[in-house]
Amino acid sequence: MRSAGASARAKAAGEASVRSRDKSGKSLIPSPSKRSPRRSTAEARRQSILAAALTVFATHGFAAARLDDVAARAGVAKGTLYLYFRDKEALFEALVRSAVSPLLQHMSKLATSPEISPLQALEAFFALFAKEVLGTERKLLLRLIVAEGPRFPAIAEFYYREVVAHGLRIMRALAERAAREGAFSSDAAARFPQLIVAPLLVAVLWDGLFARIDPLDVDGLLRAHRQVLTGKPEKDAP
Amino acid sequence: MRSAGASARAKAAGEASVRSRDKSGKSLIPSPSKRSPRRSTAEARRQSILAAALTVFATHGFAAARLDDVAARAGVAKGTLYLYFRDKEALFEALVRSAVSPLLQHMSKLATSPEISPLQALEAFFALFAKEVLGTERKLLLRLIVAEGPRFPAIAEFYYREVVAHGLRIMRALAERAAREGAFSSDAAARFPQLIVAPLLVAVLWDGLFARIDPLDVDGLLRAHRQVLTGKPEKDAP
DNA sequence: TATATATGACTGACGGGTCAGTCATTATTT
DNA sequence: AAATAATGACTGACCCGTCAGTCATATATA
Repeated sequence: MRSAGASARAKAAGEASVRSRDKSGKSLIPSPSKRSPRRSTAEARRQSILAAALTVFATHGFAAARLDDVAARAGVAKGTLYLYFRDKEALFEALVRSAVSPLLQHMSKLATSPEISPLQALEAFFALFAKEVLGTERKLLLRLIVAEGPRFPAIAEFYYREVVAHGLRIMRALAERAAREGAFSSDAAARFPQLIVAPLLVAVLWDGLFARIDPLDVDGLLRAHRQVLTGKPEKDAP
Repeated sequence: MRSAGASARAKAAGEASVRSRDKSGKSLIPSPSKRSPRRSTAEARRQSILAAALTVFATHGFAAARLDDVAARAGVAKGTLYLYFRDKEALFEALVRSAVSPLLQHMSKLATSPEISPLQALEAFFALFAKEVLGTERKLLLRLIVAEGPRFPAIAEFYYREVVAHGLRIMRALAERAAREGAFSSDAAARFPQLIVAPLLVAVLWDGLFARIDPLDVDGLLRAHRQVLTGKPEKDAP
C-alpha cells in the first residue's frame, strides 16, 4: 500500500505541487490553455486565498496576521496555502501584485483617452479613484503598503515602478497640457505631479484612521482640490 | 499580540507610574521639583526607554518590535521596562503621546503669531514641518500612526483630537484669512484645510518608502504647493 | 461496464523557534 | 537594616512551516 517513495522524492527535490510556481516573481499563474477543469479550480482557490489574505493582512498588518486565519477565511487547510505560495512573505507579495494589476489597467485606459479636456480627464481620474480604490478593499492595500513598505523594499520598489512612477507620468502629462492650455494657473503641478495625487492619499488614510470620528466628504474634498489646481475663484458645474 | 479580544482600551487613561506595584493610588508621574537625584534618574530612564521604543517600533512596527531590543537600546534590562510601563501596548501609547507633545507646542507658537501675512505664515509652517518632522525621527512616528492607527482606535482618536483637529483648525483660519485678503484664489482650502497639509504627508511617506529609489525635492515640492495654493502664475524670488 | 491502480490536491497535528511578561535574586539608596 | 530599584533567566503561549497520510478523481486493466 505504499509507493509513497516517488512522491516523497519529488517533494524532497524541492519543487512539486501546483503548477503556478512563483519563484523570483516570474511566471504568473495562467497557462492559457484551459483544458483541465482542475486548472480553473486551482485558480479560483488561489484567488480566494488572495482575497482572504488581503482582509487579514490589512486588518492585522503583516507581522500580526495569522496564516491560520487566512486559511480559515479562504476555506482551505493551512497546508494548502503552501501549495500556492512559498511562505508568508511570498503570499504578501503576490497579494500586492494581484491587487495592483487592475489599477494599472484602469490607469492605462485613462492615459489613452484621446480628446477630452485636461479638466475632464482629471475629473474622470478622481472619480475612478473614488470608485475603484476608496470604494473597494483596495484602499486597505494602499495603507498596507504605506505601513509595511519600509520592511519590504522589494515591494516598495515594485509599487513605485508599477504604480507610482506610471501614475505620476500620466499626471505630469495631464498637468503639462493643462498648463499650456491655461486650465492650470501654473506649471507647478507639472513639475510636482505628487501635488495632484496628494489629496487622494489623504482621503484613503483619513478613511482608515478617522472615518468614524469625523467622516470626510471625499467628493467635496476632490472638488475643492480641482478648484485649487485650476486657480479659478469659483467654478460651479452641473 | 496578546489576547485578541480583550484589548486595553480601558487602561488608556492610566499611566503606569514609576513605582512598581501599587494597586492603590494614582500617583502621577512627575513630582515637579524634587531635588532627589532619584527622581531625575527615573525620568531620564523613562525618556531613554521612550527614545529607544520610537526607533524600534518605527523600524519594525508594533507587532514585530521586540521589547528585548527596546531594553537593549535603552540600556536597561527587560524587566525594567515593566517598572515604567504596564505592557507593550502602554509603552506604545506613551510613545505616541510623548512625541506628539512637542509638536503641539510648535503649532501653538504658529497660531499665536500676530501680524504676518498668510503666505509668510504658510512658509513658516512648512519650514517648521520640514525641520521638526522631516528632519527628525518624528517622521517615523507619523508613518507609525498611519500604519498602526486602525489597530489602536484609542491612539487614532487621541492623535485626531490633539494633532489633526488642532492643526486643521489653524490651517483653516489661515486659509480663510488668505481667501479674504486675496492671497488664495478661492475658499477651497478654507473649506478643506486637508488640502494644505496633504503634500506634507506625501513628503513624509515618500521619504519613508521611495527616498532611496527616487529622492524627493521636498523644498521644491512645498514651493510648488504654495504656488498652486495662491493660484499665482509664477512667483520667482531671488 | 466494472474493477483495480495511480495520482496529487488537500489536510491538520506537530516540531521548533520566538517573545511578552514574570519573579527570585542582586544592587543601591535611605 | 529596611526599602526600593534593577536585573535577567525563565516560562508558557503562540504561530510559522512541515510532512505523513487521506481521499476524490483519473487512468489502466479485465
